[in-house]
Amino acid sequence: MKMAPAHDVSLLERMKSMGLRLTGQRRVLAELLDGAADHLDAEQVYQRARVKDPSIHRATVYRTLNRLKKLGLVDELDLMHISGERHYYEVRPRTLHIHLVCTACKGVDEPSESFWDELKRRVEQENGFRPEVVRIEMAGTCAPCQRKRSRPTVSA
Amino acid sequence: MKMAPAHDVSLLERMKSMGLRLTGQRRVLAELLDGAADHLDAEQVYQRARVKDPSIHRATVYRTLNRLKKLGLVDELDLMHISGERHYYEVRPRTLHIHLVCTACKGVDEPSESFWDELKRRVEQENGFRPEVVRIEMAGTCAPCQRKRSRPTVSA
DNA sequence: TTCTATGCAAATTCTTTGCATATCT
DNA sequence: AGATATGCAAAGAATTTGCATAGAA
Repeated sequence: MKMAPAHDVSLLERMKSMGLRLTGQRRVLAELLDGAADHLDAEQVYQRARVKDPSIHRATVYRTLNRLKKLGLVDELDLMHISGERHYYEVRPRTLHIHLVCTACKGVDEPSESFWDELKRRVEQENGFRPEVVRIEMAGTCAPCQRKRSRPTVSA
Repeated sequence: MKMAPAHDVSLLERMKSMGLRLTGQRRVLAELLDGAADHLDAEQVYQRARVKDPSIHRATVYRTLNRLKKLGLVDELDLMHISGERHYYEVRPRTLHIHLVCTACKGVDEPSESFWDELKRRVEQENGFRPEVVRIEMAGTCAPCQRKRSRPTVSA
């Protein structure tokens, strides 16, 4: 359930190289997003940021996330609205990755995936579409939950 | 840019068979969603429904969409927030389909895709995850926009 | 210094909810 | 009849914006 580091270059570095002004708040947010072990929604980002910088404001979080989103440094996900109605943010991964959202336990797994090249090539050939970002979300049942279900239910 | 009919059975039929009460409003909404040539957000659904039944209320649209969503008859999409911040609805397709969202023209295409079986099998084998719904969204540049870009720009 | 980001608070936008009435089965 | 859906209006969330000030380049 962990996430691979999205990049060898830190988000902060990437922000810098894109000419973004590196304020204290942005440093906090960048570090936080880069190191997040799971997907965070705006409110969670705000709450975590507040620990490091109590003066940070929600509006700043929203403005920064939007900025990073527009620059393509961060993606906004809905995870198929299976684990809730919220929107989650993650540092844009260097390559395709797949989200496996379990409808039972709401867990999100991210297996490594080697399909990327072929999928991309095919879409390019067959549809003339040149993909830059790919998101695959699959909802279903993860292995542990499958086992739980097949076992006779212990009623509470 | 058209969408293939999602099912041989109409959405209305499916609602009926799931024991949903078929009110006038729901008939309007079902027909509308089933026949939509593109992805609609809640407000668009409401506006179109209003043409057929001026008395229909926004709250009913939201309640119905939520109902259908929970029953798995309809999916809520964000299309990677590339064509806007809104949430779009579509009748759940019988099989995998891919959304190709062009970052230039904001158009959404849906090519047919034969990858489904293999992708599903691999995720099942390699991750023990049993997929029930798959969503693939690719952002990039569609063929016409690629041509436009490679052509010398005519400045306005 | 100059330009941009931030905090704050108010304003928007989107969505949900309580309740009385209407409607479906 | 009995259960559920609807309209309406008001409440709630989530997100954005104007403005004066603080801070980065």
